[in-house]
Amino acid sequence: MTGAVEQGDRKRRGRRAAGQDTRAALLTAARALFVERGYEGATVRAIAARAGVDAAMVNHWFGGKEALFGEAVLQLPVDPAAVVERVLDGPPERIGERIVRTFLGVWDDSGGGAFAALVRSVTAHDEVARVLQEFFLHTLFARVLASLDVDQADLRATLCATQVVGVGMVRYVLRFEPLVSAEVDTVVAAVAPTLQRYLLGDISAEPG
Amino acid sequence: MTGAVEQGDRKRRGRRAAGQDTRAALLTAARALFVERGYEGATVRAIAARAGVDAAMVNHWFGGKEALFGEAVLQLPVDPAAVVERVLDGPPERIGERIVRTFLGVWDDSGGGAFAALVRSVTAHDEVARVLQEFFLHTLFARVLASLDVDQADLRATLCATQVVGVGMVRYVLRFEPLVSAEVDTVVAAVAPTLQRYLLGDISAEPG
DNA sequence: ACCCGATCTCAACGCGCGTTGAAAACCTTT
DNA sequence: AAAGGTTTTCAACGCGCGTTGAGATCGGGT
Repeated sequence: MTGAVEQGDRKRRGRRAAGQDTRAALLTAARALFVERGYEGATVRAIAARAGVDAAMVNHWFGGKEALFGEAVLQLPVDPAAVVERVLDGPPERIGERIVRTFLGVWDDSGGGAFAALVRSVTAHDEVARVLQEFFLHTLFARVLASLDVDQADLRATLCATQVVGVGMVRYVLRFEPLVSAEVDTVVAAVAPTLQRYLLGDISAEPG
Repeated sequence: MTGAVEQGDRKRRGRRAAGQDTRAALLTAARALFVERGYEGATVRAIAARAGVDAAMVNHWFGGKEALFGEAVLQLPVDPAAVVERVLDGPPERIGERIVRTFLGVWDDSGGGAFAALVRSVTAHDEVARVLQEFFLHTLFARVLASLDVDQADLRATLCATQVVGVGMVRYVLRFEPLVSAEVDTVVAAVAPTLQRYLLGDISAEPG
């Protein structure tokens, strides 16, 4: 019975017990580490360690780090349909406020780390900027603007992007006070009118 | 004469001719590469190659990459005094316009590469964010706001930062159209009123 | 004119990265 | 129960990184 005792915690070689979805575990670990450290900072070894498997599994299941990144990043932490619905649900004259509240609601939760990592990924990896543009402009603001029926929709969308992205940069990445500690209501009061004007107001040279 | 011909282009060992300021050459090369590729992308070998010297010179003159970075980055590519003067030179009711024009004037020149690299450096190196905050808020906007005499100056400064940084992100890093190709006047017309309000207008909850 | 220190190249070190191939352990099929 | 394919760990490779020490070369002080 006792015979030669198995070294219990020593990782045995070969196939593990069934029911362990290594692929999914790697994807989860990769998303978390990409968010924490960005593309270059999230090493294959660290991802595999967090997933509790060997680094070679990344190549076995995805073919390489690049491909794993491709699969992991494209699953954004927000549900586009829900966001659009939340933004459009209410009177048009307060849509700016709802955008700011939704934006802060999504990113404040992670303490800003998620947004910072997204920015890090954008600068390290050109493809991410394309994906973001697709999502931000075409998926989100295109629908919002379609329901508002204004001219220069594309320009208005990018202007909204400047203000929203800017708030994210200063609040989550640069961490300039007092905006980091500012209440949501304070930010809303200041920024919402800007979005309101970009979406529905006059954005051309003001007459006299 | 012909004897043993010296291999002319082969780098000779030992001390070079006098008058070659290796330290300054390294600093210049480092600034250029940090701007082009960010902190992690600017390798010691590449910096030394651009300066035309060996990589070991970085350690000899600065003690390491980190210290070289510290000296190189603190010399920003803009002259604070000139910027402040240019922004303040004119009527207060058009200060928003002057800020946007100055900002685009500084960064449009490099085709956006310099701004993108700055962002890359910020996300790769926490210290840069601190330096930027010092420069942006305390050196620039503190003086601007001091001359305007308004309440909540710190909050107003960070709000301006959100809009200005946001324009830079969308125009230079994310490259969302149509803002990338937009004329300066178009951007000014849309964004200047926002800065005008952040600096001099009402940023609290609007009365009903 | 000599020497000593400052300056510079070269070769190599150790590290961590992404990746690869072989061998071990497990599961499924027959 | 034997066979065969799938999953997994392990060991090692090649690369580029920042850094180091030895030695060659030049310049300035005496």
